Amino acid sequence: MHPPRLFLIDTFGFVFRAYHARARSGAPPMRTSTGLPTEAVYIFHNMLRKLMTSYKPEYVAAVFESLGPTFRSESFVDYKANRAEMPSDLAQQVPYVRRLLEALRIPILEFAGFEADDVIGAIARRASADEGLDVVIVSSDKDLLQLVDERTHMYNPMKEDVWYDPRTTEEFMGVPPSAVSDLLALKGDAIDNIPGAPGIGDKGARDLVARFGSVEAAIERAAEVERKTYRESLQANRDQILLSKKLATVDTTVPVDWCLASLVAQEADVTALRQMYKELEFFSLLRELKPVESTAGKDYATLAGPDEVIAWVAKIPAGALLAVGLNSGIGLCWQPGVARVVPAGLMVKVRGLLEDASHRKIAHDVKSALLALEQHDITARGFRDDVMLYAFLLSADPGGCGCEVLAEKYLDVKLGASAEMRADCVLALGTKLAREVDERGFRKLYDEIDFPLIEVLIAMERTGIRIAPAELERLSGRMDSEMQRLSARVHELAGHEFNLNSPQQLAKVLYEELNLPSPTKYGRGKSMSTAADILEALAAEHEIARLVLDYRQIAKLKGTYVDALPALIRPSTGRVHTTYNQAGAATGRLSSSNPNLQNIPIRTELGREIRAAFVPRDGWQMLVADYSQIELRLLAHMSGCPALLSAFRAGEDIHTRTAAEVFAVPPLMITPEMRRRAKAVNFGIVYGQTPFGLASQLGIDRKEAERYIRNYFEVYAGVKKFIETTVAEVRSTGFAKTLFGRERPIPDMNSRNPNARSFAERTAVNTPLQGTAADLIKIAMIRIHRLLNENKLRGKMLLQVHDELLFEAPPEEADSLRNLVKREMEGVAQLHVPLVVDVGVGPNWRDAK
DNA sequence: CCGATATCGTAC
DNA sequence: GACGTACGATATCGGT
Repeated sequence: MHPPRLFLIDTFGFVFRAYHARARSGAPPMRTSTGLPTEAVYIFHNMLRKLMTSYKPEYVAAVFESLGPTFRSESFVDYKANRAEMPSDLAQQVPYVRRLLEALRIPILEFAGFEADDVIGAIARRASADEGLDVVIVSSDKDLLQLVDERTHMYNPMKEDVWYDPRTTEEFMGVPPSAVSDLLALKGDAIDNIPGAPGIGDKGARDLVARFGSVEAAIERAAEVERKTYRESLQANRDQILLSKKLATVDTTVPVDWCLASLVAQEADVTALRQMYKELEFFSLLRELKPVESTAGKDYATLAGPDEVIAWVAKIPAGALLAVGLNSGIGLCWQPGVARVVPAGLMVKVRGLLEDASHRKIAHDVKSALLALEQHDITARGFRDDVMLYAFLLSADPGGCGCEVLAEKYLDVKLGASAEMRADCVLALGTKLAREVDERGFRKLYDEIDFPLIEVLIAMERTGIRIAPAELERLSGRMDSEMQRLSARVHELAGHEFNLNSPQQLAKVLYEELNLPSPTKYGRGKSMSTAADILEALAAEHEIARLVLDYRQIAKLKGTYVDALPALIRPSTGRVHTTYNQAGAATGRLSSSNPNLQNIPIRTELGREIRAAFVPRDGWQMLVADYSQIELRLLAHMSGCPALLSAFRAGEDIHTRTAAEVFAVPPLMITPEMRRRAKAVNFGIVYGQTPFGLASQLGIDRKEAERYIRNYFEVYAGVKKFIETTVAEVRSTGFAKTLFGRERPIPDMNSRNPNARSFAERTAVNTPLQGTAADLIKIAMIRIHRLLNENKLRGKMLLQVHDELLFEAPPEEADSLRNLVKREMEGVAQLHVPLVVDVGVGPNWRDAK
């Protein structure tokens, strides 16, 4: 979507900072065995790696300081005079910084007589004006904020993850980018030895510049300044201030000679990198590099110019299966062992190929590939095979579906980071895994659920969801003051201050200083636990426990949601866009991240305030549809247990019904407390709960919990039978299966470790229920998505939360959408019990009733 | 600085 | 040891 980006790295700024950050920390300096200092190179390396992998710039350059005299040192002899000579253990590392950049194939820009700031300024301006690029200045130097504009941002990868655009710059500096040099001219800069105006400091400078707009204006209208010291300083130091401004102003017109083509980001030179890592004894980095042998005999290369790309694309046969590996740039491969990289800057040259649906394509994680290509304005078509989804069907192991793991597992290849190698591996994996999927009988699942779901998820991720940041900011302020109050009181009770966020420090206060009873009975390892259930029990003992619980709740909600969500609003849409992972949960559920929108609070009143900040677009409505008790209904269906079947067929409240059965009283006699306990039993059954677990959950003794469970299994004997046969079957096959045939390996069913075995057995029972529910809602999503399109409805599916779907719709569609969604979700499969879906409509997620 | 691990807590 | 599936925040520790 965005134009190509050029990252300009303020090299020495970082090298100095890396060096000093370490020196200040007091830790012993990092050296090789021969005594060569290496920490600055190491930290700089990590910074570069983070930068390149997380932002994948199309163009990049590392700008170096000129060593000779510059106009600043000539116009002001003291300029930078305060800056000490480079310490020798830093100077020793400079050649390695250079070599590191060469090995990473990051172009170096250096022009005799010009400082890095000016070079950065000049190139930034010309790159955005002449080449239409977005520019990102990578620096920790506040001076450079003066270069920020709509198309030029600044980013400091070593500090907080903040991007400076004109708005955030003004927030941070107190003045807009255009006035940054005025600010510096007044307050001076000790490091560069810019004198500034004596007597005017940070605050004064900011106020004066904000008031008058520039130092020139401030000097001219100095008479208006009320404060005597400021007024006199402005009047007495006119020339010095103007010189300071000149020194502090980046000269964006310096005549530097550069060409964009030479700044195209490229793959690292792995051989050179390996050599460097060896010399500098970066052993952990060395281990990350792929072994030399693995590329032997392979024909891998990077296509250098537009002509090479065009020529290579022209040679791809019509019927070929094309593997696409995205990294920085795009790797393409249609013959085993032969692969090419198209640099990000040349991506347009393969657009035609990628958008042509008649070329069948394959990728690892097609959804990410499609979304990544969309960022380059490419609407890719023709993807039919997804290696990640194939692998997940074959072995539902979220940790084992990454491209690297698969290459190792199925091809016995150590996969490096390069895009061409990825593409080659994807092609090889695709052929192999597609055949296995057919052989193991997973083709239908792939064709009818997992693959078609991709486009549904893409649509949802692209649409995003609107949140009301103002509401959250208001909430944040309230929470702040409440946290202040609570922590002050806790510290008072403790008799001293400590970090309330540290369980370790809190445990010391509770169990050693205040001598509260420590929860030894919860197991040896957890004797010092400060978990909520422990504190809950301690609340009767001491006031502090309740205060900590309250503090924790607020801190959690504030840190995880209230403050985090507004920061994740994508500026281009004004909405929050999650990423769904189809291979993220072993049962076949989806998972959601960045942000996770599947764990938005609902339990507490304060939590629901957060949910209320999820709102539809103006004038529209939120529509929420959730399956009622889907896992227990599936338990009824799969077990065939008559008592459970009849409970659901009668449309009764299942927890009340269970309470009546377990406690042997008529439904009308059931108290809320009895229902609560029955509910815990029902949930416990689905999770394979033990008497101990149920007891600690309900705060009752183990005997009583045992009685509940015994009663339950007497009434629901079919459920007991189901659990037993399921465990037996999984023990013999090694796989748990959903109704639709999705499998999850459960390897520990015969483990000699009783813990591992019990865990496996609980998983064996839970997975068919949770996994079938996941299959059902996925099918419903696919059908609803199609119907929304076919009927040309404007309403959009926004989120899936395991048994719930969230939509936004214009008011006139609300009724029809409500009916459509309910019909499709309830009718997704014919079971031995009805599937029931509750639908609500309202002005926000919380209030959709 | 970085990454792994531990602990805690949110959802279904 | 003791209830299944996730993601993420913060603290802490050790490595580079």
